[in-house]
Amino acid sequence: MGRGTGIEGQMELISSGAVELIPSEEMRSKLERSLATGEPLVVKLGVDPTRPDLHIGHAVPLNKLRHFQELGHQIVLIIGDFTALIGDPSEQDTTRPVLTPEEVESNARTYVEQAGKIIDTGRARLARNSEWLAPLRFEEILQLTSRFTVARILERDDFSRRFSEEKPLGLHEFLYPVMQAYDSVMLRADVEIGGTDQKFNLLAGRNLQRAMGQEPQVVLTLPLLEGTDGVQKMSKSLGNDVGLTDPPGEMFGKLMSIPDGIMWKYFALATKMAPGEIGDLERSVADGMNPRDAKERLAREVVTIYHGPAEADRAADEFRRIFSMKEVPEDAPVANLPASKLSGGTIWVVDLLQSLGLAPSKAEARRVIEGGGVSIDGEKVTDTEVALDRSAFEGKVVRRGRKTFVRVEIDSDS
RNA sequence: GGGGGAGUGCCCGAGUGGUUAAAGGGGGCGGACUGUAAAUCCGUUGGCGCAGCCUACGUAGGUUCAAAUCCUACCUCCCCCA
Repeated sequence: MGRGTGIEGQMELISSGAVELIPSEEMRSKLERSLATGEPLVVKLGVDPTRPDLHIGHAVPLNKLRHFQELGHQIVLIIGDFTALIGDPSEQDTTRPVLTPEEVESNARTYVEQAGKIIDTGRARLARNSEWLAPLRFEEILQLTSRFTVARILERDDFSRRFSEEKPLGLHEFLYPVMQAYDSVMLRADVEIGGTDQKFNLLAGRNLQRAMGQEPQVVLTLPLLEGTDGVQKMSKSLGNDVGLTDPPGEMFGKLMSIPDGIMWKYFALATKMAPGEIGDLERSVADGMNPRDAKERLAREVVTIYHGPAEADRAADEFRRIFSMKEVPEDAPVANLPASKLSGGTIWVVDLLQSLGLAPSKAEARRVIEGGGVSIDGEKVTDTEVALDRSAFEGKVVRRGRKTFVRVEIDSDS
């Protein structure tokens, strides 16, 4: 690809997977101008460095950023370090600890590192919004805020909802859209990308730019990716996420477990495949191809992004062996059992499961055994009372349920 | 500032003195079936080496042989009035 791509081609790639492009005519005219002058567009994505655990949902806007990069435009990743130090209003969770600058720093590094697997961070511009937000004087803040009206701010869905529900709504929270908008002004952004939940903030950027005499940015919103349950928004706390740093096997497995119906959304938002290619695959499935095979392709594509093709192949093979042929996995994660847990060279099964982290409590361990969910090297454990000799499990694979297994090593120290 | 209502297990929600670790549903977990999909069915769902004991119905006290259920104070949320 590159700068040679025509306007229509650019528009097609840019709008693929997007929910809204506001307004698309402006997108087109900006592209035309860029093509004529050779001046790349400035495309902005703001990221929130408040959490270290990134998942493939966070990667969705990065993929869109990559499209712009492929088209030769200047992409900018804004690390919202200033914002993070204060807290984000769209996160309505209960009190959460205020992050220290060190934590924000470390999260930001993680983010950029992970982002590097999707975009070319070498060619991207990285900036922190504390650069221009921290030095603002109160007087300047007043000037900025005077560009917004309360009525307008209250248009934001979650604000108006919280207001009408009489939930607390801090005055400072009104300033987040302002800050984000100011980022766009400082960058003279042509385009800003974000999830549909960011629409208001993105539009605030347009308004502030216009108020300050700049050409307003185009706003591009992307769908929020549901988690592996296919229903709720992906999030670590709901346990339905596919983490960017998940080991290949786990990542592969999680992707194979998503409902068929949501597979195409994953293809569009979480892989680097071209829209046309995805369409072909979807037609094949409609014509009778086993959806399972399409999903395997999905899992491979995603694992390849984060771990490379060799690991993706390995994960696919392992997956087939374990789940299709029901063999004992080869590369099960190792769990250490402290030797002190053994008495007379044996250990109670229930205790073993708990010690290996396969059950949070002894009661749970019993239940799972009674339910027929535990096996050692493929042999089902049925008795909850047996004391096992170390030879019965040392170096072997203990499995709990279909998806969880560990290889036992006995840890001699202590 | 005044008046009224509500806080139950991961979530929703029954329960108004004992037989309640607490109905029912959702979700989770385990099993069957399968493609680690969907749908369906079955089991299970506080902890403890567990025929027993401990913890639990907003928080802290109190009444009682006995409390999620009654009383007091406090906290939080909701509704009406100012």
